Parts: sequence; structure tokens; C-alpha cells
Amino acid sequence: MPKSITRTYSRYSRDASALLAGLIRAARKERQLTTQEVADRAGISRGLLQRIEKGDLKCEIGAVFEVATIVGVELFEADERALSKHLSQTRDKLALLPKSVRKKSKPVRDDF
Amino acid sequence: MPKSITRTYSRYSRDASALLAGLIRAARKERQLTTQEVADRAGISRGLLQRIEKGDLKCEIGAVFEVATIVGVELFEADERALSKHLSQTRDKLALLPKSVRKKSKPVRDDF
DNA sequence: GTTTTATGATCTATATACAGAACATATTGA
DNA sequence: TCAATATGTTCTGTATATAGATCATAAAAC
Repeated sequence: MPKSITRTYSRYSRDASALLAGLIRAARKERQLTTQEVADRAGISRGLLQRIEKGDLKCEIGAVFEVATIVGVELFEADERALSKHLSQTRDKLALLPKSVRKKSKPVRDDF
Repeated sequence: MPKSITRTYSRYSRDASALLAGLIRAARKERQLTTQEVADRAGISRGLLQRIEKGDLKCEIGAVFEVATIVGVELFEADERALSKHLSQTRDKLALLPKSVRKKSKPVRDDF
């Protein structure tokens, strides 16, 4: 049972969210779409879209990404193929990393 | 009352989320941090961190951004100052756009 | 090999994000 | 100006995301 969840967010997270929100709002207006139209296309309520455009950090990341996609705000890479490539590269990299992070009991000096 | 919410997500959103998740997981391992350590620092449960590292689209965007920040995955821009600059530019741009999007009653041909 | 611990998965109770409606306000087109 | 409509805000009920605990498995240290 979560006992009164009051999360704190770093300035960086808040700025990043505010930026994404602003980009979404600007893109929507440039494309002449109303909040209702975008909400319908994303399958969300208009109220949620408004929260997204205000940079509310408590929204589902999936809803935010969908809206960004609909109004044409690029996440990460320029095009979809670049994203796909980056994705597989990350998977390859992960395969090389240890499966679990384990602390040495006797700390090893690795700072030189 | 939401009547059985089953959202659908575009491939682009799913890929973007999977990429971000992979970047987070790789960054955490590179920094030799356990899931518990990162969860504690982010003020979230270990279970939520696991969902974030799996690219679950139903997580709070704030929690995801916090974790990304903690493990050192950059959102958008390289450094914080660039993000801040971009943020104010977006605000300026928004100020120039119309406050509300209004459809013309008699459709105007603007396709040539 | 053994031991230790990180990770993965599942379950329950509860806090909360959500849809949908309603209403007020602001803004644009006429 | 006036009418139409987009946006902003608040409220309520409910679906669901979350914390926290527990257990199983896997992997690293020894």
C-alpha cells in the first residue's frame, strides 16, 4: 500500500517534460488540430491531452508518446529507421553487459 | 468511468519506449548500480523500475524521466543549458501561435 | 563446488490517473 | 459588435498503477 505518494522530480526531468509539452502544443497548432481532434486520434480524453500539454509528469508515458507521434514531434531520432537501428544496437550492447550487477565485498581500486 | 481501457500504441511509440528502456538498463549496468539502488534514489519501488526497464508504456512519464536522469541517459539535448535554451525558444514560438485553432466555416482552398 | 545476492515474478491493498460530463471563459470568424 | 467554438477548469466514479512483501531463479563471488 503506497502511503501518500508525493514524488519529487529533478529540475532536469521537469524541464524535459515542459519542453516536450511545449513542442507538442506548438506542433498541434501548426497542424491546425484542435485538442479534441488530437485526443480522439490518440484514443484519450481531452482532459488528459490538456495535462500532457501542460507537462504533467504523472501521465502515462505511452499516452504522451502517442500524442507526440500524432502531432509529429520526433522522439530521439529523426526517422523511424534510425530509431530501429539504434534499438538493435542497444540490444546488442545489453547482451554484452553482465546480467546482474554485483558489488565486490572487498572493494577493488579501479580509480587509476 | 473509463469503460475497460485498452489502449493501442503505434509501432513508433513502442520502439521509442523500448529504446529508452534499453538505454536506461545499459546505463545502469555501466554505472554498476543495482535495480534496488536506482529505485531508492528515484524514490520508486524496485518493481516499477523493472517495468520501466522493460519499456512498459503504462508507467508515469515522471518516474521514467527521473530514472533516466539518475543513470545518465540524456533526454533531448546534450546538456542542461541547451535544454533550457530550447525550452525558452519553444515558449517564444508558442506565444506567436494563435491561442485557439479554429476551422474556417467555408473551407478555404489552400492546397495550391 | 558453496554462498551470497541480484534479478524476475506474483500477489494484495490502496492511492491515484483516467474518462466523461458539466460549466465558465477566451478567442476567433463573421 | 455577436455568434460559434475552442480552451480551461472542476467534479465524480471507477479502472488501474503503484508500494511492499514474498518467493523462485539466476548469476557472480569465493
